Amino acid sequence: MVALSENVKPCVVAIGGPTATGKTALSVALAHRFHAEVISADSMQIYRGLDIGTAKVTAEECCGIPHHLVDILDPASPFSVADFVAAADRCIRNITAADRLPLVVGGTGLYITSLLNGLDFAPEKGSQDVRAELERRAQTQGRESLYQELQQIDPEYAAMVHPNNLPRVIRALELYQTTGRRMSEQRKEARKAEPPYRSLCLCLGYHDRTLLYRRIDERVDRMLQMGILEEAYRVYENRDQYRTAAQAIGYKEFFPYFEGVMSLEDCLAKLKQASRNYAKRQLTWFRHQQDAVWLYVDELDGPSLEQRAATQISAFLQH
RNA sequence: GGGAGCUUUCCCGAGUGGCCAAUGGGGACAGACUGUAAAUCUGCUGCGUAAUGCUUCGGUGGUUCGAAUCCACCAGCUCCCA
Repeated sequence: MVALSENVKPCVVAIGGPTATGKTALSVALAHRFHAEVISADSMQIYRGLDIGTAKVTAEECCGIPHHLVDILDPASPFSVADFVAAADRCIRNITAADRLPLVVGGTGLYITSLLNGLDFAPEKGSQDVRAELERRAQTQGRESLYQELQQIDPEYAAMVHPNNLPRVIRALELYQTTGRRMSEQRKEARKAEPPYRSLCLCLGYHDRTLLYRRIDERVDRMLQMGILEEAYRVYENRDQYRTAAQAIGYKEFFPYFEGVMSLEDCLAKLKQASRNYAKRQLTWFRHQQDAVWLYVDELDGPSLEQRAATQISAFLQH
């Protein structure tokens, strides 16, 4: 019975890993090989007009491979994990129905994990008003007071959130106020869901981290040559509307330059630093992704990266 | 040639006789993460399993019960006068 339902599940291949490991190039090559379509799992590439800073696939790089969930939103529109899981699930069903392989590619670990585990998010949308009110309270009464309230209503979740992590505290309170449900309950219920897909998760990494960091630095230099400044300035001008985009690495680092309080050189250094720190965080995330198969970019002897990935995917599809 | 100042742990930078392995920040490393996630947050950082333990604050020597902190000389850097 289990086997039967397993057969019905769509197959999904995901490619994760930190920035600048070559996920894009690899995914296009693999897509050709396996008749796949790419679903982007990237919280920033979803927005139109953020191209250079997000290292978005260019038309040439695509080579005709369809890329879903890229350029589908105006930078002023909000977007969330829940939106992503819903949208990506739709893509997966369509692609599977068309007898092609869905290839989920991106660096947003939360998106990939949530999708592959089939997390059930609360059906209610977040409430902007409630959140704003909670933020105001944090300002006036201090974040401790919010945390104390969380301890009252949901001690279990409060125990796993650090009092300083205000956004998490606020979200938990918001959930309770808008739905009456506790975050600890929500987590348990969401996790109960059986994975909706048969999935293989490949993660790209480097044995030698300094190599990764060097690649990141070089890529930032390239972005500058490609004109990231203009893009960043557009984000800067619209930073009040572009709430998510304004916090993307690659834009906010230039704000001090636009304000005339920091040199371009210093901002560039900050940007490189932020990118490296981000890569580190991604590494931490994907390292704890269950069942991930790691492929090392700097493993030079033996079969090529693409070949190694292809071998994994073939084996996965055989079953 | 003469004078003044500086030299601290990976970096910046506090520390001016014991409470100093040495505030703080950055980096590095490790970690968390269920609706803004490229966000947000946490831990850790001389050696040692540990100890009233060992080795550190440019170098060498001294003063002192005790020095990163005081003195002398040496080296390097900065500045001022020639």
